[in-house]
Amino acid sequence: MRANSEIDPICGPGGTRAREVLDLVSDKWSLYVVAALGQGPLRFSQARRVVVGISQRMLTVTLRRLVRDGLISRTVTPTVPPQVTYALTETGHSLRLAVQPLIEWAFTTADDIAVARAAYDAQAEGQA
Amino acid sequence: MRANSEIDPICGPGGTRAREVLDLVSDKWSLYVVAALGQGPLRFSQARRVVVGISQRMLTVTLRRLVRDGLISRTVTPTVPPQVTYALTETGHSLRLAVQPLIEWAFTTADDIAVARAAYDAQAEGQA
DNA sequence: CTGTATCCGCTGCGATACTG
DNA sequence: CAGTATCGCAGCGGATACAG
Repeated sequence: MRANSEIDPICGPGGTRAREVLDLVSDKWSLYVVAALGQGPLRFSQARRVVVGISQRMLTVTLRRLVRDGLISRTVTPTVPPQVTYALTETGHSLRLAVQPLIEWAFTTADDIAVARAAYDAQAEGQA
Repeated sequence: MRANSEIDPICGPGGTRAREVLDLVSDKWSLYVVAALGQGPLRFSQARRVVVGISQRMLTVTLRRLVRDGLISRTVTPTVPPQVTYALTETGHSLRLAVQPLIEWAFTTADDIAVARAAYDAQAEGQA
């Protein structure tokens, strides 16, 4: 049963923080960076190549945010030239695991969604 | 633009479409709407109450996009006043299942992340 | 190599008002 | 009740230039 006063479990009491965390996922690049690091530690320039399409700025911003949230670690090797390595923390790894089903879903469902979109657009076109 | 087919599983060959699908998830509200509908069909005004904080405009936009992608169905009952009911399709339900681990992760990890953030900010403050 | 800083266009989104 | 239309601002994010 669902009363009018019932609230979304995601947004419910105690769920505010969870919501903030989910907002982290809603960042377009966060998931990609985490997925990229899931294969092993990466240096800045490597990550830039692996996460295709990301700008330097967004990589910096995304990495810092993930470090701040304790999802990835940042290790500086004081050599010349300097070398910075990013790696998933344990928490970050748990995120990767939690996200894995979603990734797979995206792959297996991509076709269906493309079809649905085409059908919808075609119909919309017809009655426009 | 993206001629580079790299190691990244998300962006790899054939992954372009999956990426578009994942972008769907990166919409802040989509997940919440799907989660809300996961408990059963909702009418427009109900959804608006359940998904706390969403504006009418964003609810409309989000719903339509989800309908377009075949994740939810839109059923109009021609009564007065008119009545529109939204429900998860089978595909939409599969998304909900795929997202479930992520939701749970968000809940269980929210505290850790809050702590990590506080620590990071405190340290940043110190060396500012 | 690994960033930081600035400018700035584009769009996401809320607020508001109106329709069927 | 269930939307659509329009305006306006804030912030994302790309391009570029500079620094350690």
